[in-house]
Amino acid sequence: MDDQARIMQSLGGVSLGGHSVQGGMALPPPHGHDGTDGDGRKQDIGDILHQIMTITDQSLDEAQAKKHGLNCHRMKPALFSVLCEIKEKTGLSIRGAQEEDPPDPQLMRLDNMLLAEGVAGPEKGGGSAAAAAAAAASGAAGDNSIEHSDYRAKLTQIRQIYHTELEKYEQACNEFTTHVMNLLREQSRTRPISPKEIERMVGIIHRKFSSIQMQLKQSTCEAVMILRSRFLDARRKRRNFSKQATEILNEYFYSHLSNPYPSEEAKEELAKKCSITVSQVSNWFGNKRIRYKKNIGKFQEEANLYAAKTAVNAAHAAAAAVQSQANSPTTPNSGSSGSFNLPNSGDMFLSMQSLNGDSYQGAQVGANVQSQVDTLRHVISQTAGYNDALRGNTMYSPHGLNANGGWQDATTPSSVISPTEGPGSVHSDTSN
DNA sequence: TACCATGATTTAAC
DNA sequence: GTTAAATCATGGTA
Repeated sequence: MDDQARIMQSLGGVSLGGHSVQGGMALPPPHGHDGTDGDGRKQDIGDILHQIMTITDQSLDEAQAKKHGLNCHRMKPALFSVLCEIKEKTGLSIRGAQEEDPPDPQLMRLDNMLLAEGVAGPEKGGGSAAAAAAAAASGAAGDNSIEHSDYRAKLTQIRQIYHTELEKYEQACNEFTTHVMNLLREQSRTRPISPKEIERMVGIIHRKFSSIQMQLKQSTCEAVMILRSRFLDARRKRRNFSKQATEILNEYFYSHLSNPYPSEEAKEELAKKCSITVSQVSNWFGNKRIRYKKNIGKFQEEANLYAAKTAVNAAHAAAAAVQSQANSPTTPNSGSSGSFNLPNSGDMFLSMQSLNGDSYQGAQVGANVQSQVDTLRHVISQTAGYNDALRGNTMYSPHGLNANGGWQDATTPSSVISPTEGPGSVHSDTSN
């Protein structure tokens, strides 16, 4: 009622005399008057306004009847126009300034991000590009296929939820807008509501809904960020390799100590044997090389241990070969049964040299290792291949790290396919 | 909880 | 693209 009262007040200054009102509106002469009786016209309008003011105090039937009477009143259109104009010029003009809002930069950022992540916009594999980029950053795109597909699946889920919610919001917005428009149109028959105002109201509703939409976009972005960070964090998750895998890698490393650079084929073979990826093999060798070089002394015992292991394998291989020759003198040596057939690789002799008490890259060999050596010598001396093997030692020069900290034999193959290497053996890198 | 071992990542050089 | 080197981050253990 306050609004109405204000309008009434403002209308107090409106003179309908001379068929003109504030704002230059021309009105027809009121019914029953000849257009010269100004007091009479004022009284007429006052009556109408009074009726409007008191309409809510009456019963519904009375009010309906009154409403109908007012609607049919010949002054109604003119009064309605005046009220609309005044309303336009007062309250709404203040709000008018806010109408032409520039696009919200935050909303634009959110939109761009959702588009980049493949959540918004046309479906293109559920953000596989983003996942692929993340996977590529790990240096093992192919190895992350499980995480990759998991990421995609989760992103697709987010995308679906986002679109469902967006649809709901749009539907709700349209429904509400239509409802309000109908209501306002209906009310515009009794209240001073211009089409412009209805339009404005629709704009307000849309703005309200778009703020809800922004919240949806924001939470979707957050969900994507969380998913992304989890996915990326997962790449850093570390599991120690199995003991067996570490042994296999160490065996290869120490048996190729002069040139511990496995070829692609060797890496693949090692990866298969260790149930790890080729990238992990590369990582492992990279770490091993640098850590070995940094602290040879620390790794000496380990080196000796694996050298001893290798020697035992050699002994077994040699014994098997002798046995085989004894059984079938015409059969050539067909190779050892060891997994990598490492025993005859050149580095074994390097290891043996050190085990024999010679300097091994400056490190000292412990007494326990010496006893191992004695045992091994005994074992090996019982094989026919031992002397040949030792004679073969002349083929090798000292390997390992040079004065510059590089691997001495890093540019040449550390080993060649030995006579004992079988078809399943792993060859060392020949490209370095 | 501190410390060490170790797998993964990053950066720069080649 | 591979590697060395540095660094990060986590797992395992005393």
